[in-house]
Amino acid sequence: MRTRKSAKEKTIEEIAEKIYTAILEHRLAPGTKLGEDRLATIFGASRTRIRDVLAHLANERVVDLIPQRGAFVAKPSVEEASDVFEARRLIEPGIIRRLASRLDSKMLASLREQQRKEAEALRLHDERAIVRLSGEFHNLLAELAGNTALIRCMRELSSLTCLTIFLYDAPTATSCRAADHANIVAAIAAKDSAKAEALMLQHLEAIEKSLKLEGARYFADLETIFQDI
Amino acid sequence: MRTRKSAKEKTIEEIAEKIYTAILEHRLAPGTKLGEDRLATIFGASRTRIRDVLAHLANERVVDLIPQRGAFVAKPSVEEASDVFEARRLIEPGIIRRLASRLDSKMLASLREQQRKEAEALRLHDERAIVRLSGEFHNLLAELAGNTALIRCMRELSSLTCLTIFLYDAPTATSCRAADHANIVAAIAAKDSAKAEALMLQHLEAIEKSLKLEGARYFADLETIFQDI
DNA sequence: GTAAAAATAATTGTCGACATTTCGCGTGTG
DNA sequence: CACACGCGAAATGTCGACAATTATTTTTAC
Repeated sequence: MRTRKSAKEKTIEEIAEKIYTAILEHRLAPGTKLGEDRLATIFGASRTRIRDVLAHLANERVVDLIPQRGAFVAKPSVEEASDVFEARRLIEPGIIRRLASRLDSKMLASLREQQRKEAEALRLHDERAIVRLSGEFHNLLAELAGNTALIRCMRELSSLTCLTIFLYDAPTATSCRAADHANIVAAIAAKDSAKAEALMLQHLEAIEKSLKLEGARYFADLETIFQDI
Repeated sequence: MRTRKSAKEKTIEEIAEKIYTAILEHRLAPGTKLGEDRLATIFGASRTRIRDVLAHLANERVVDLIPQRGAFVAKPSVEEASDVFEARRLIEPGIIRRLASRLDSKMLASLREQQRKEAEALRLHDERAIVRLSGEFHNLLAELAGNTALIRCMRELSSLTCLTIFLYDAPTATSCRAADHANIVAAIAAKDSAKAEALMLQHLEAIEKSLKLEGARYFADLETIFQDI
């Protein structure tokens, strides 16, 4: 009964977290306008607070903040999407290498727990949770690896990946990824860093190739296309 | 005569840029308190704007924003410092690879111009500009490489490196880096990506090794040390 | 004389209101 | 009938003031 009250949440971080997960679960579609007054009444907060929240989300790149226009759910372009994947191919093998070298039983338990959640979401066919948890898996790897700089990078990259999947992905691709995560965890648990890194690269390439980046371009960049003609 | 007026700057980005370079040039030492009222009167702006500026700088990790306490110039810990270097060793070779594969004459001209600035600062023994420009060099590589995600990562990493150098570096180490940059540019210009990547790794390792991470710990964490005793 | 405690001063967090800009709609004109 | 101009409404940017918390100083007790 406590958490049922959708309004009257207090902390800035609570509000930010709610909008954040709403975006990552595709309850808020990319491009959606996030009006300040509207959010203020919804969360029972003042516009000042909402403004802080939106600024925070903008810095995590899940919303675009356009001057004199307002805040919109981020809508990564095709170029940004492939940039994100390229960055992930650089960073994530390094994260895995670091994690494998300092893995302990506590970390392994975290990974198992994460896998349990993913399996549960998959069992329930909860598409929204599946994609969100899939991103959280990669964040968890970074957090367990323990490099603060890489943690921040990964958080941003996985958020953008999440948005990209909703924008450009064929819905069939979501299901085939669960096994990938399990294989990666197995290789990490076996301290076989090389194998885990290779699996991660395959995983990332598989996701990127499953995206329909060409066809979607027509709709996404419509205005910029005609800008040049 | 226009830019001489130190007060009455208008835009948020202008103010942020000024504080940003002041921090990167070590005019503001790590740990310095950045009071809102004070900055507001200095820049002739309202506290609301200064608040936005500080939030922006906090998201670039050059200031720490402590609740109910205010803003302070960031003071990277030893762990954060080595995390930053580890992240750079992952990312920067990738940036170079990408840059080398799409280098054109315009990009090369940018690199030459940057080298000219660095040489000039070195000639004038402008220590502050040397370190700042040294960081900008790495940012420029990322920008020319063109990956938006990596550009943001690099900007944060180079800022933190800049602060780390001021906190932990022996002053002798600043001079030996100019040649490193020239060699890297030469290898990139020759499209020898492998050599440029290797030089970059050596460069990063040389910087990290020149840091006095152990001794400095005594002074940096003095209060936290006695907290436990 | 020292140390704890209370009062004071200063700083940050929050709010509501005003100013400015943008967007939607209606009207007018060619 | 189509297009453009202009007006009105709504949203964002900015400010000053009040509330709440923290830091400092003074007072008081031992």
